[in-house]
Amino acid sequence: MATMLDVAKRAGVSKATVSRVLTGNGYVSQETKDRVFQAIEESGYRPNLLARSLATKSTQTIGLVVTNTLYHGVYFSELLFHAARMTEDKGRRLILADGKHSAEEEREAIQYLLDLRCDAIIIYPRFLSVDEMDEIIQSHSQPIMVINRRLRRHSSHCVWSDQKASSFHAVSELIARGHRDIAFITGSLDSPTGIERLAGYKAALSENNIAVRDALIVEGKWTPVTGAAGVETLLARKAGFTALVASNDDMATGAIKQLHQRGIRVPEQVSVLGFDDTALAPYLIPSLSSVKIPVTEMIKETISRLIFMLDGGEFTCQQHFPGELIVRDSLTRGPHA
Amino acid sequence: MATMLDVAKRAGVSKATVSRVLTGNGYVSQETKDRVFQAIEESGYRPNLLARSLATKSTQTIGLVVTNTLYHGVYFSELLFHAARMTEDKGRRLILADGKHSAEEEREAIQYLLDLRCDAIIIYPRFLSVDEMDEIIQSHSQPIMVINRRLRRHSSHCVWSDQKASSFHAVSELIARGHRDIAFITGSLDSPTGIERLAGYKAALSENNIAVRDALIVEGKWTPVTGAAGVETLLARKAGFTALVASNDDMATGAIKQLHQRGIRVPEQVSVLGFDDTALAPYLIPSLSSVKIPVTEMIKETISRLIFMLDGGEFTCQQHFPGELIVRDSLTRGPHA
DNA sequence: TTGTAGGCGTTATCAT
DNA sequence: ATGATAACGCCTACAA
Repeated sequence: MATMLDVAKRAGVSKATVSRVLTGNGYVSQETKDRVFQAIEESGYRPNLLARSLATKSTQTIGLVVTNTLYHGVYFSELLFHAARMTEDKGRRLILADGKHSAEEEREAIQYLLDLRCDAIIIYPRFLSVDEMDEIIQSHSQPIMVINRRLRRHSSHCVWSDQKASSFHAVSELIARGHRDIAFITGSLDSPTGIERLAGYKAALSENNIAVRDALIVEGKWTPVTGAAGVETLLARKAGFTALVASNDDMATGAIKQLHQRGIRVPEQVSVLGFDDTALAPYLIPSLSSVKIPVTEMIKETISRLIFMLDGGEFTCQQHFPGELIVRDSLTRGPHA
Repeated sequence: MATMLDVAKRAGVSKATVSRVLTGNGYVSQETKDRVFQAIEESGYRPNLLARSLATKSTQTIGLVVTNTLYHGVYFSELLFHAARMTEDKGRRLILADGKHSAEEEREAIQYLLDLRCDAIIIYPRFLSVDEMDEIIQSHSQPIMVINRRLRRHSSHCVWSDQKASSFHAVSELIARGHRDIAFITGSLDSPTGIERLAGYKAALSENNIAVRDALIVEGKWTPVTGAAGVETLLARKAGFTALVASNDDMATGAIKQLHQRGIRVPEQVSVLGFDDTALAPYLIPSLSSVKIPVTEMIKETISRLIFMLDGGEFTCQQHFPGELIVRDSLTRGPHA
């Protein structure tokens, strides 16, 4: 590939001059400018970003590591688009590395982006503990932000949605509509999100003096199949319920299908509520009600903070975003209404 | 950050020696090796990949640019996971850049990865023309592969799934089951995939001496809403149909919902077929039949070829993968069976 | 087995 | 307005 030296020779100037016209630093006559541009054109020269970054000690790059488990959801497209767009609006580039399916792989991805000397890092984790991430932030000079987790120590370096509060709010709504026997199909309980949504459910029941019954809780794995299986388990336990909350829309979808299969009508006999508001789910019959997480706002806040820090700013306040309860046909009044 | 020189000083050796123990090239006594490792440990040294790549003229990196429009689909998770995994198995790293929502942005993303000196590039395009990509491959020394397009000139530098053939096959199956009046909701017709699926539909009708009726074709935009709207349009035209093909599962989902809304039963009155086999769609009632594109095989073949080329190999043969027709409850026999 | 020195392609600080 | 030249952090002959 043509280098800056090639261009310089062809234009009959020194490397320094070429560098000047490229970076815009320093004076250079219009005439030589033209010659340089022509030489660039002719030689097909392209700057070597590695060399440039090495010299300037800055890559103008933000690294993003996202757990592979997120790509299934609706959120990823939005997240990545806005992240890339905002980063570029600020004159930088977004680089993405896959967090794959384990803590070790998430760790490696972060380390790689760090070794690549990204100016800043965003982590959308699945397996890494908050303590480890606090540790990572502590031990690196680059600005690092975490999405979807609430950090203990670096509370201004994370943006999260309060899953427990959202779940609490949604279940409270069911109770307000007269439901007392509310079943819950959890997500994987090794996932903080899964744990929090369950906690919100329990809290809402307690708050309303309704006993938490283990027979009404069944563990799923986020997939439609496990949602359907969850319904089977609940029915086998013969613990009657008039409402069913699934920890995400995929499981809610599987659950609805299985209810139909068993001749149980939604929402006439059972109201159903999911999480995440996936595009497809509302097209089920009946349209699924859901709690939507505001990813767009979250990622925008994240990038803003990062850019601010890169410019030398300091954040002290923390920020989180509430989930939005979207009520559709799948919710009706319960027997105690 | 600690540099190699810091480590060298601390260990009481030269930079060269540190480099030797890090790269594994050249002999180093066990004793100094230990000292170096200890110095690395103590200083928290991390190699600067920019400097290393600049010196070795190789980044050990494969760049992937994916159109943002793909993230909605089921395919992305699979694609990225296998791409990252295979790349790492071969001792390299995958870097992803967003192609966003236009040809210009796809172009920029590619150029960026090239400027970053990725050893090879994979393009999963949406807006770039095949001619332009042929051009790009032509004018760069790095191996470049294109997924999901059939290139004209560099036919061995692409891996595609024959959308037209898959569509042809699927529609033929409907005809074989006795359907004659088959409606089609297209995807965006500025998308090659959308165009080809429509072409396959028309070809299958012609092949079976069934007239192509414009009244049975309506254009959608890939979303559930447009699928539902498509059904409305078809019903308004009063062109009766016993089968409906939608160019993807999202539209099929919307279509089924709308059919139900209008009191038309699926599959008793209308058989429905989609494309892409999304995880959620089969959980609709009735379970949606679909044509599944074998992305995993496609990306694996792509990476294989790239690695092979990086090792100096040359490919001459082209390769494509057939879509797989998955028949579920939404398909029944038609009136002419 | 280890050290010296030159080079990778830039930027940036001096002079001129 | 332009040209040397020294970094940037690493690798790699070539010497010793």
